[in-house]
Amino acid sequence: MSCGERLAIELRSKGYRVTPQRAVILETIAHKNGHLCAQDIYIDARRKLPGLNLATVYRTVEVLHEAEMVDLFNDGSNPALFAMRDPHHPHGHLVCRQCHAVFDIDPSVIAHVVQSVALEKNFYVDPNHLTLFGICAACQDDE
Amino acid sequence: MSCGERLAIELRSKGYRVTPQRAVILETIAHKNGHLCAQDIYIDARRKLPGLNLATVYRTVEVLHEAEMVDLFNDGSNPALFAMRDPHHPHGHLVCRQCHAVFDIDPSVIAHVVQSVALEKNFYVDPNHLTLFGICAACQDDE
DNA sequence: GTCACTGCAAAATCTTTGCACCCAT
DNA sequence: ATGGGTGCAAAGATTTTGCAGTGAC
Repeated sequence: MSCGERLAIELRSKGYRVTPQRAVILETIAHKNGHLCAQDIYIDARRKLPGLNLATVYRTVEVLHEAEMVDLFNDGSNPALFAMRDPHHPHGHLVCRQCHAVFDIDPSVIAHVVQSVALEKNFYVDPNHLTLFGICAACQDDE
Repeated sequence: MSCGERLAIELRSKGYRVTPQRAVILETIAHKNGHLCAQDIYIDARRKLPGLNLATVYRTVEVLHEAEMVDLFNDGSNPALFAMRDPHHPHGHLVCRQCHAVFDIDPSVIAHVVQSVALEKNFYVDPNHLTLFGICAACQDDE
């Protein structure tokens, strides 16, 4: 069974209809490890499904996010970005405000943040694609 | 000396020109403790400076952000929000993805995050208006 | 067969830009 | 006086919505 089929089955098992559009968009997001905006998904998915509409991409990612299969976030400027959620390997981003480079945050640091906020405020911080802004090492040296 | 004058002087001391528009916008953001979008600032500042243009608001907040006097961030959906930076009392936000309520993060938790990321990645996390997303206590109980 | 989903087109929302004039320095 | 700042208008970018037809279940 292919990766795309598995995802489609997961989506159906959560009570959502699986249309060709949803299957292709899901596969597109899953296939790219990176983080895509609606346009990126649209351009890529259209190659497999030429009639696809951009509005459908927006409606689909909203559904996939509701189904907790896709995370949506942004890197400090539009457009919004989308990526597969990987519950077994949550990760976070450090975005440099100067050079806009993106680095990964160590899972242990994320776990600690999640835990301390939970203890203090009883607020569950979503560890998936948690994003922090600041200045990277290289840009710090430049000043 | 009023608060607005002090801010204007600070802006000038950083090498930026202080125009009536900039002074009024600065005062507007400083006066409201909350977090405003460009429209909010525009509507409010226009009462003191009727000819003010929305494009000027956008250009001004960009300048004020460059001058490190105003933070810009978003609450997970557009539009972008702006708020005065208070270097002596950095604070963060917890935004509930379900009910969209916003809670404050304790400065000690922020300090810890800043420190652990600095140690691990040599990346300086900006402690001002650091924003995390998740599910608040009330919404957790609802499920 | 039913009802959710889609394509299309249009609009709504948010933000940026070019240009001529103005004003803080 | 000069160069940066502003208003205006227009465009650009992103996202949402109404509606009629289609297809997953």
